[in-house]
Amino acid sequence: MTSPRRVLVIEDEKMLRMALVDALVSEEFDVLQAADGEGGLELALAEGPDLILLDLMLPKRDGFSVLRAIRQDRLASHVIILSARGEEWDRVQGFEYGADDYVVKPFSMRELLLRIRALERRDAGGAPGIEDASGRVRIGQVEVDFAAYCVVRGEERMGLSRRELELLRYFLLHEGEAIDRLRILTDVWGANEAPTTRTIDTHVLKLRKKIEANPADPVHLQTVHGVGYRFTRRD
Amino acid sequence: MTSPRRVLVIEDEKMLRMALVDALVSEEFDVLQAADGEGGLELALAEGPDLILLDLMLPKRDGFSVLRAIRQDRLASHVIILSARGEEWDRVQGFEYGADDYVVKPFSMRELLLRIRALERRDAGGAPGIEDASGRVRIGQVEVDFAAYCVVRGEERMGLSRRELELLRYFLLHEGEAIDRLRILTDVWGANEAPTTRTIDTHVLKLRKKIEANPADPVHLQTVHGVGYRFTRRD
DNA sequence: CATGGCCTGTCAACGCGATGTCAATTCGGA
DNA sequence: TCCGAATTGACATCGCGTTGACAGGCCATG
Repeated sequence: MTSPRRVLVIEDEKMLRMALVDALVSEEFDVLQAADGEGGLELALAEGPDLILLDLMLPKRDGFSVLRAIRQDRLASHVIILSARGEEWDRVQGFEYGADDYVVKPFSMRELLLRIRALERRDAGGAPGIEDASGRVRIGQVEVDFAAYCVVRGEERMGLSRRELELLRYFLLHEGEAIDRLRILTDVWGANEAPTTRTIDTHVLKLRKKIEANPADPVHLQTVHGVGYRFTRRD
Repeated sequence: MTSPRRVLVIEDEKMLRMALVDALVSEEFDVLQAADGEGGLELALAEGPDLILLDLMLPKRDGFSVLRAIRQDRLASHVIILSARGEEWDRVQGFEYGADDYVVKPFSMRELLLRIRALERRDAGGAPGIEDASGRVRIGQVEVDFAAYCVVRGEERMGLSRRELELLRYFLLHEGEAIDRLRILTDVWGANEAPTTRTIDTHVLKLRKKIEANPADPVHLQTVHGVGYRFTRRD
C-alpha cells in the first residue's frame, strides 16, 4: 500500500510552501517543490510524481497553463488545486477540470491532509485482486465490499472498522506471502504510529472471526510461527 | 467494458467540453458533443445516446428546456446535470424533470467518472430507478415523496427541509457505499459553502428521526466509525 | 520423548477520539 | 421584520484501537 508517495508542491508563496512541505514530509511523503509555474511543470514532467499540489496564481506560468500542459502530456499524476476564493474563483469554475480535487485558501493543513488521504484511498480503493461486477472481492465463503466497509456472508452483513479494512486490503495485496509483524506495522500503520505487535494479533483475531468459517482453525489467515501471517483467498 | 456506451456532452464552454470529451474518450466511450441547447437536443433525439451530460446554462435553449423536451420524447437516456450554479433549487428542479444525477461545478473528472460508473452499475444491476411510478421512493417502512418534500409513514406525513431532502437524495444515489463526511460536504453543500462536518451529523440525526423505525438503532442510515455514513434501503 | 522457553490466541479493560444529542445562535427567505 | 431552517458549540456517550495478562501451543534443545 505504501508505494512511493511522491508529491510535488508548486506554490510561490514561500511561507505556505514551506509549511506544506513540512507537513507532507512528516507524513512520510517524498516531497518535491517549485516556486513558479515553469519550474513546476518541468519537475512534474521529469519526475511524474503521484500527486501535485498546484497553486493557481504563479509567476512565469499560471496554474491553469501548468495543468493543461500536464494533462496534454498524459501525465497520470493526481492534481489538487490550491486556489484563493477571490479573483480566480470564477476562472476556477470554468477551468479547473482535469484536477482531482481542489482546496480553497485559506485552508487548514488538516483539511488538506484529509483530502490527500481520501484521494489515496480512492486510488488504492477498489481492490487488488479479482473483484466481481459489483466491486466485491471473494474470500472463500465470504465477500468483502471495500466501498461499503463490510463483509458479506450469505445474507449476513458485518461491518469492518477502518483498521480492519486496511489490514485486510494489505493482506489481499500480499496474498500468499508470509509477512512479519514489523512490516505489517510499518506498512499499514505507518512509521509515525508505533503500537505493539500484539495489536496486530488482536486485529487478526477480529478479522478471522469475520472471514473464516471456523476462526479456531483458520484457512485464509494463517499463522507462520515465529514470523507473522500469511493470507490466502482460496479455500 | 460493456455494450455500446454512447455519451452526449452538451456544454458551451469550450475548454470544459474538450476536457470532458477527452476524459470520456480515454474511458472508451463513444462521444457526441454539442455547444448549445438546440444542437444538443437535436443530437439527443436523433442519436438516443445512453447518457447525456447536460450543462444548465446554455445558449439558445437552457438545460431545463432541453431536459424537458428529452423526457417528453420518452427518450431513455440517462441525464447527469452539470450545474454551475450550485443552487439547491437547480438540483431539485433537475430531478423533478427526470435527471439521474447532478454534479456541481467545479467538479473533478474523477468524481464525474465515479458518478457515471455508479449510474452504469445501477442500470446494469436491473435495479429500478430511484423513484417508482408514483415518484416516491420506499425506504423500509416509509416512503419519500421528493416532489412534496416529505416522508410518508403509514398515515403520518412529515415534512423534509431542503437540506434534508438533498442529503437523503445523495444517500440514495450512493446506496451501500460508506461515504466520508468531506465528500458529503463537497457534493451536497458544494465547494463554496463550508460548514463544519458536525453539521452533517445534525442532519443525519434529523433524517434518522424521520426514516428510521428506531432512530437510536439505525438500520438504513448507519454510521461507519471514523469514516462517515452508509445508507441502505432494505430492512 | 520430555521439558523449558518463546510465541501466539484470546479476552477484558481502559483511554481517547469520534459521534449522538440538544439547545442556543445565526442565517436566509417571505 | 419575522419565522423556520441551518449551523454551531457544549456535553454526554459510544466505539475502536490498544494494551496487558493469562492460557495455551509450537519449536528447539537435551
